Amino acid sequence: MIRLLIADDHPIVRSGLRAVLHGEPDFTIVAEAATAQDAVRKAGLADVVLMDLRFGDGMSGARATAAITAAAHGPRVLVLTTYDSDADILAAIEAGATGYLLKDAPPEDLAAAIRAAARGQSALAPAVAARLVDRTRDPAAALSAREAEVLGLVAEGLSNLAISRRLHLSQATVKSHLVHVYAKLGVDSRTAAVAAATARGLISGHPVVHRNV
Amino acid sequence: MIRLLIADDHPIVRSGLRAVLHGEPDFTIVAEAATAQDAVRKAGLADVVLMDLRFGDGMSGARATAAITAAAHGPRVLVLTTYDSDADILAAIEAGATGYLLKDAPPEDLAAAIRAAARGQSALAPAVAARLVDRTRDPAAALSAREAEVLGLVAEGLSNLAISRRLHLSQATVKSHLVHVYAKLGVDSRTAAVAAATARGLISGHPVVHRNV
DNA sequence: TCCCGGCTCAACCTTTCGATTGACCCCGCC
DNA sequence: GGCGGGGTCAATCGAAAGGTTGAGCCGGGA
Repeated sequence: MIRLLIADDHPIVRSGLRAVLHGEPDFTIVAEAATAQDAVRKAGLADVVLMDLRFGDGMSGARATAAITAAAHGPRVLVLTTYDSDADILAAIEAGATGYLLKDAPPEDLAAAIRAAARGQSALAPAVAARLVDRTRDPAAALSAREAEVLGLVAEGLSNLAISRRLHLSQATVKSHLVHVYAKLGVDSRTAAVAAATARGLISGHPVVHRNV
Repeated sequence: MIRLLIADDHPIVRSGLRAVLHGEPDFTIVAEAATAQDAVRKAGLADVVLMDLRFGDGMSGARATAAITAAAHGPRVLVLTTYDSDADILAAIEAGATGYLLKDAPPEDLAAAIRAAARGQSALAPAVAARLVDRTRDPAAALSAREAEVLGLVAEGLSNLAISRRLHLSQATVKSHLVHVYAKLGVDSRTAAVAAATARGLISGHPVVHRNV
């Protein structure tokens, strides 16, 4: 019997998972969590945690995943989310997720992935797996950590001068990084780079919590 | 008895909605649709359509909504989505949606909104309603159609020259629009404008279907 | 060991962008 | 009819960004 924890902030999704998994005789849902913090708290109860990546409030699913997998003998974490952006995928895998499934997966795949995760086997959605092999096959297209950091600040609207100050660099260095970024992305301006990076999911295109001014 | 059509590309969400709505005696789910096209086809069967805005494939929920509400004596459309960005909200309302609910809404609210929609009454999630009143209270902050159009192209990485050609304008006009955009958003560069607009959901921050190069 | 790649910086030049001023047309509203 | 706002365009100027060349440092892999 595989004990499951459902961590998702949407009641409808939790209901859907309950309904979909109810028919499987070897699954038992031992707890649900509507926040990432709650998921970390209840993780000990389960063998496999079904983890969403984005929660309405502060803590991200990736951080919760890291907290859960850091513990010895902790449960496996199967990420189950809507998004297949590179930034999300990498964050989840680095956080120690055992598998990564998209919410549009058919129920059979979900059950299979849960059983695989329970055995400690990695289970990746085909789209996610494709992204990863692309990345490893052509590492040249991947931005270095520093380049991604600079690009992230560009995406926030900072000028080169502001970025240089933020990172304690000279403007020359910032420009240098950006030249490399442009070359790797095949663009020739900062806004085009941001657009390309957002489209490819290289930067975490979003969690800006917006208050309506 | 209110006849419902569930239009969502995620099997899990459809299961969740079925489960949540099953307990309501005055609801009957007459059909489900996994694509926007399918939703348009089956719309005639229902009194109220629960419509997601983003589908995996081409057609958007907003366009499907427009197609459905364009028909005489068509069903009401209650948008039920994850996103509360201005661009999504406006697109749905302009398309003729009767209500707009977020997927993190509690099931009671969902049932209430469906009954309201069936009666032809508008039902808006509090967060969505707040966005709308903010917009009407301070129309100065809202971008004009042309300004939003220009900003959208800026977000795609086009230069002023490229934008002027795309819209059959002079560069001077493009600059003029951008000056107004910057003033309204309180920024002073194109990338900052894109960041601000994305954060506030003024531009449709994304459905770029990306193939991994 | 040497070489490569990432990270850092400098100087210089060209292009683009942003800011300002001023102008005209058209439409809807008072 | 006047007035305001949106949309269009022009000219100018300074600032920022982009492109190029060149160079030094450091760490890891061949």
